[in-house]
Amino acid sequence: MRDPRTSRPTLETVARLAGVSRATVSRVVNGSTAVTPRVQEAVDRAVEQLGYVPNPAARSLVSRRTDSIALVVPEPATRMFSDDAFFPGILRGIGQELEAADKQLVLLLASTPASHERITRYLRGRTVDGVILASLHGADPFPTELMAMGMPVVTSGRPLGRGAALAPYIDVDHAGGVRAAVEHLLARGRTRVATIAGPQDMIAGIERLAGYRDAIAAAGMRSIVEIGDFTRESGMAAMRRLLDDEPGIDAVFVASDLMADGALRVLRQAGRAVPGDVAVIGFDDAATSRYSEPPLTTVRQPIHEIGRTLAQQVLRLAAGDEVDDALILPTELIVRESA
Amino acid sequence: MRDPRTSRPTLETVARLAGVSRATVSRVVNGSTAVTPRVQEAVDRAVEQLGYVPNPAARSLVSRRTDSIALVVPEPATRMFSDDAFFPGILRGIGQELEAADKQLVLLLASTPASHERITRYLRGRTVDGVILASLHGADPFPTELMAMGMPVVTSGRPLGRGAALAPYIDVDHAGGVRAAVEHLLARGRTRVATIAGPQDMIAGIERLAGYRDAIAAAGMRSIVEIGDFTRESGMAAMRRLLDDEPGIDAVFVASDLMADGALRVLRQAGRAVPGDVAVIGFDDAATSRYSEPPLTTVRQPIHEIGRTLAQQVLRLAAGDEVDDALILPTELIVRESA
DNA sequence: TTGAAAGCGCTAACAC
DNA sequence: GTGTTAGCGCTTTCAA
Repeated sequence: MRDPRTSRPTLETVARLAGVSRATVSRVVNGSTAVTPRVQEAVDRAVEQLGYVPNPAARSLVSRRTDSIALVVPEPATRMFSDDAFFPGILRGIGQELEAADKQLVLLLASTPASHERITRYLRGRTVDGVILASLHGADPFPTELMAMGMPVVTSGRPLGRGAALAPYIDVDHAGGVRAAVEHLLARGRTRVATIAGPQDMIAGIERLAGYRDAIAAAGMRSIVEIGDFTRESGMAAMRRLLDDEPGIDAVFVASDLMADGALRVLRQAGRAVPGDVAVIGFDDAATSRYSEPPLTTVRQPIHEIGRTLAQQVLRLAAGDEVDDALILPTELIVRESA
Repeated sequence: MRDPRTSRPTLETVARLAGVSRATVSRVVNGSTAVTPRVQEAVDRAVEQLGYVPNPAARSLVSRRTDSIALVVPEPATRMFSDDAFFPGILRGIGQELEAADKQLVLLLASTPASHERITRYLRGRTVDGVILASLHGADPFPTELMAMGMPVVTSGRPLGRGAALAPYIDVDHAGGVRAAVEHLLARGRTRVATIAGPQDMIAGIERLAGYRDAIAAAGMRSIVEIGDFTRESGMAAMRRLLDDEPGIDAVFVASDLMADGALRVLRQAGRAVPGDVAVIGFDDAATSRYSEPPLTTVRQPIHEIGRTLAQQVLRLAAGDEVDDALILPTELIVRESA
């Protein structure tokens, strides 16, 4: 008496019902071409009738594939979790591609140093075919560690390791977007353009600041820089410092919309009209940017594309193919009322 | 010549090095007590030396455990993805508990009807020990299907199925929170209290509206209801209708902060002072609520707790224990300037 | 307390 | 084109 809850049909069961061997059933189930249509049909019928679903553990044990990909997210991921749309967007992009490839997504949240170790351990078990690393901070050892153990890895954003073997990465053209923003400001006649930059241990923070410096230098102007950490609060604090130290500024490029929203509030409190007195441009095209006061001119990055591309690349790597060391997706200036 | 990338040490390898049998190594690795300290040490040393990590597929094949839990999220999950903090918050709560239990999280995004089927199929493969269902819409057949196949299931929010076997669920005290909000309004002398409700095919939408109706009825007042879908835009549209149809209102309870933010904008545009002319209370305590104009009085739900509790319950279920049919977590009124 | 041995359900040579 | 067979690495009786 088999309890359907605990004892599911196996290849053997299907084989008997279809009157063929296990191997043949396996071939049909795995879509091998070398099977007579008649037999194929018989097997399909038996599979259908029994509600057969392959046991992934057994399959994985012998095939050494797991058909799943891990996404590792450092939990205090300011960027991931502060921008309201970033994380869900990336996730949906990844999900879409993995679904198309019939792979599963294993989410690994790394909160503490202890979880870092736990994750490494888990990945050593080879329970996934590849790893996507998101939102790295500083010179995170993760990519190098994983590559050392032969694990296919792709990172979101250029890894900051120096010297170590770098994992292939996907990123957006931060600097290009910022240049477009600053040039827009300059073209409209702004002459004292400051920036509120992001944290300098994250590639997004670094590159956006670099883009600003480039554009300012190219215009023969002076850089005016305050650093925030991508949160609204830090944007407010930075804007206050800017107003104190450089009251003459007439424009500011802010490295994230959340910080820009904070900056907007401070400017309002300080009685500076935006964009009349001070023009403001943000980065991210976060939902909040459309509803700030005034609506924020910002730089949009193709979030969904980033997710899709990340997934495509790991899958390629996991399949043993070569991939580009770097893939840079374009950004786009979205002009609204604030500049 | 073994390539360390492809051929990892097995129980056998460890056993030979430690001079014991595979069974003994297995016992040590799985923390069995019935092993001599001397032997235990020898095995631990061998494990350490070889960097042995058990092969989960092999383990799962025989033990029939997978040590992983699935989180199923319907992708057009308005609530999950519109409130900036909800999804990440739940995720962190779940992640924390699973980490403590050394389980993995498999994320299943259900975008289309096709993915619904794919997910069912996947879960039939018993690749996870339990399932958490998030943000169901309408009478979603998922919980019943999963329970029918003997899968441990817990849902976030009371399932809306009628008659069918209901999965145990975790939810917050929506109605209680709303009652507190409406009573706060009434206590401050408001006499025409309207509501902008959420979608009526989601439990959060339904219960929050029910709480409003209760409180209004208890006060012997008339319900004034507009329906939104939890997005800012729908909140704006609903507020406009309210202003048109019931210009005399002096307060409105809005079923989500995002909608409330929209309502605030419309009120501002209409020249109605908040809270002077119209008091506004939201729900969710979303990040945006602290920064709206004016800051929003709202109902806070313990998001992180929800996540943790969801995880705790599936784990319990997966371990074969009984769990409560329903767990309702408290909500709390957060008073800010808008009411 | 420890070891030997029997599988878990599947894939992949290899033979026919 | 199809079947036979040998494991994949592990847990778990059952004996000793």
